[in-house]
Amino acid sequence: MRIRTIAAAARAAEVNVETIRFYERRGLIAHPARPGHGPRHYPEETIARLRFIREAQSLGFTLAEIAELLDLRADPSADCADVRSRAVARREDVRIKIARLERIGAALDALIATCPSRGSLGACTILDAIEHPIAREAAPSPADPTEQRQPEGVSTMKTTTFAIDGMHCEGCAETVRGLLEHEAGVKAVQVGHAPGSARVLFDPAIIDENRLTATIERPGYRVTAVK
Amino acid sequence: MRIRTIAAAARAAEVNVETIRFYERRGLIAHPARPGHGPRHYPEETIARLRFIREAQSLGFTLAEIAELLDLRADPSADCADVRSRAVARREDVRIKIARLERIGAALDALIATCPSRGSLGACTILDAIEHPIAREAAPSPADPTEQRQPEGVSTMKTTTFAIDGMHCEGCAETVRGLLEHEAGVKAVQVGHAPGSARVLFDPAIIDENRLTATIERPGYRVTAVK
DNA sequence: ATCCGCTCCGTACCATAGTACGGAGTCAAG
DNA sequence: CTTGACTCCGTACTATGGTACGGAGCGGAT
Repeated sequence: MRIRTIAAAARAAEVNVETIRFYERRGLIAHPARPGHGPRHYPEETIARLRFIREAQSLGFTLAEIAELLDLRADPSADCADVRSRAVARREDVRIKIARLERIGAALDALIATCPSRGSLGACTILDAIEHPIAREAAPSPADPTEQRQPEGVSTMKTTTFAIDGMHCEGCAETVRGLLEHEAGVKAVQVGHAPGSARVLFDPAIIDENRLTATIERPGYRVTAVK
Repeated sequence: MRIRTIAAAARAAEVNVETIRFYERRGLIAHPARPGHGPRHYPEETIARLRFIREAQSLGFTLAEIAELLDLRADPSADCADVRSRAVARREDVRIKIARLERIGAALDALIATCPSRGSLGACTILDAIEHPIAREAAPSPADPTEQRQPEGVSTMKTTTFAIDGMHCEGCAETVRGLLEHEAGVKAVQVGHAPGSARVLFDPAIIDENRLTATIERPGYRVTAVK
């Protein structure tokens, strides 16, 4: 149990010296008393605390949450359920973040899939789609979703949402997305499992809902609603 | 095409007045010339630009990336591939973020699963696990992953990874996780689909790999490797 | 005796995406 | 002719998690 100066403590806990000072200011770790005019030394307990902070951070806890956990740890009247509820809240937060990213990823996939990958920007489907958003899942439209706003220039296109049964995982959704994207006349596809649904932007002059339904049902899924 | 003051423009684009000023400072939108001493007015094009920014933001693009997209849009020599590559990069970024969050979620699940949910903190498995991390997936261990570092106090525990076939969706993974968690002697479980795998921390004095394999295969999955 | 490396401390700065505030001006209605 | 609503502009502040800088002091080696 050798005496550690701040630099040695930082090496031991694999953090930056400035980070230790920062945590001291934030009250996450104690600021050890200074022996006379010499350098402060950091006990093993502080190193453990630093490691705890690092570990909790890797689980996505914020410093504020970590401060709470550290307080709980030192509180003899604290209950294990207090800790658990924080972990559960964190888990829920992670779930929400993943869901949001998955929606973003699906939207990007749809954009990328429709891109011709070459040529001038006049016909860039990606910029086009950002300029004229088709469906805003975030902002609930006051109008009936059946009657999508049809921006000029894409007025011949049609958007339809299919409710799909039996499509429970991301892999299934990918399969359906791939099938739909390869149909002629399909311009953009968004597929989500949980609940199973596919939103398709297509040219009704080339393909129709019946053909799309057949495409979705080919691998064994069932379209339960078309809207 | 009525003339819009900043407040009207903000309402039209569904952003804050201060946000418009902020974007002007960042150079994302033009700062319209001021007619004499009267208020500036914002053309329809700026409203469209604001909507474009909002839309791109909802896809996760940062303001810096959006500035690039806006520049590309105005550049007659720009190619569609330039736009596409940015969308693809964004997609990749989203994929990485999801993967990281999924790792965090799995780790939290494992912690929550082992928690007795009541009692004093002396035996809090969650705090315990944060204090004594079992396996650092972030920091690649130099040792063979078979031989996990065994922190003191958990030395009787064993960690085994099962490769599982047929488990392709999150729902399946949940099923397996639930089954494993309810086996006596199992302390922590991490399950992932794509590729199907389960990492189980268990007490070899209570349960063994054969029992665990049987548990996983009960609903119809196949364990293809045990390590 | 002086330089190096380390420490201590306060303060400022980074990115990100805004939000808030305060003072001054303008315009229309009451 | 005052009040209220709006505008303009600069500056400061929010949260998050640090990083960097500069001056001062201290101990050991050269």
